[in-house]
Amino acid sequence: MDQLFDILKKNQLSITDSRKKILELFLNKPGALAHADIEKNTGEVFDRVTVYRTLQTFVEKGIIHNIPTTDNSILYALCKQDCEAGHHHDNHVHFICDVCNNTICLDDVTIPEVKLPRGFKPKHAEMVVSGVCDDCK
Amino acid sequence: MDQLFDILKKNQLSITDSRKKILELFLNKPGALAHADIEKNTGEVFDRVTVYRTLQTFVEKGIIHNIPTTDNSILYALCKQDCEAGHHHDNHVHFICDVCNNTICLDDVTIPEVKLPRGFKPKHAEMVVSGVCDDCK
DNA sequence: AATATATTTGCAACGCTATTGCAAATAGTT
DNA sequence: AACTATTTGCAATAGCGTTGCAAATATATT
Repeated sequence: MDQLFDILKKNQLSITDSRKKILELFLNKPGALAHADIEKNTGEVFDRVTVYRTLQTFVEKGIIHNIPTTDNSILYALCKQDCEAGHHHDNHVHFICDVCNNTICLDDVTIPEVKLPRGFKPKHAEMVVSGVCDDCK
Repeated sequence: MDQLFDILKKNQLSITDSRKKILELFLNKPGALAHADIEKNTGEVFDRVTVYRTLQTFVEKGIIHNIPTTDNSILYALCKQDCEAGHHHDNHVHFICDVCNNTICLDDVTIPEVKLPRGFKPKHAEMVVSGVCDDCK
């Protein structure tokens, strides 16, 4: 279980209870976590503010990335590929299950290139597919 | 300019000042509008609540759809293809310009199909590409 | 055109989410 | 063990979005 320490050390973050606990949540769940999920699992131990700040530093360091949503909530997921600080390259498709409402990172499904109209220069792409996941069907 | 009336009539919505004004905003701007944008252009005329409710009914009726974002804001854009109430088929790519920060519907760029892992059944897909748009380069 | 009915609007209040400053607590360093 | 830097928790604050209800407006009816 030093994967946890490794990740924090590698990113020059001091080892604190909240960071350990929150990072553990991500390591144990393959899918994405909504902010509410995280708070539900830590809210009685840590302050809300701490959760916000921890997630913020994780994103800045490139440990987690956030997933675009249509409702105005924020989803976070572990960056499987090594992301540098500030430079995420999470070019995989995200899947939201309409039944269980979980969001899953399809790490093996790469976002396809698309031909854009003349003059448009792409830099980054996000793709979210919704439907029914493997567990629910 | 009865396109405006047509749209409202077709969706069995009564013609009111706020609906006319907000729908006009969408018709005049090809790209997407953030909630903040809309409120900025109407805030002094209509109440905040009215803006929320108007957008809500427009989405329900299938006049506009919302675009997923990574920050927790909501972007709305006109449905170019005819969408039925509740059933949006806005299967085109959205482009967010990093420079001017506008979001543009690339109506001619269709979201490509992707091969999902065994067991996953796709129903809907969203794709957002960011970079530099035609006007800014 | 005037009235009646249904819908929509604005106001006020509320709840929830997210952020900030600062002092206390904790982690890493010597 | 003591020092320094970082992190945490508390309190306060700001912003976003929603709800109930009465007033205003739109459509339907006569």
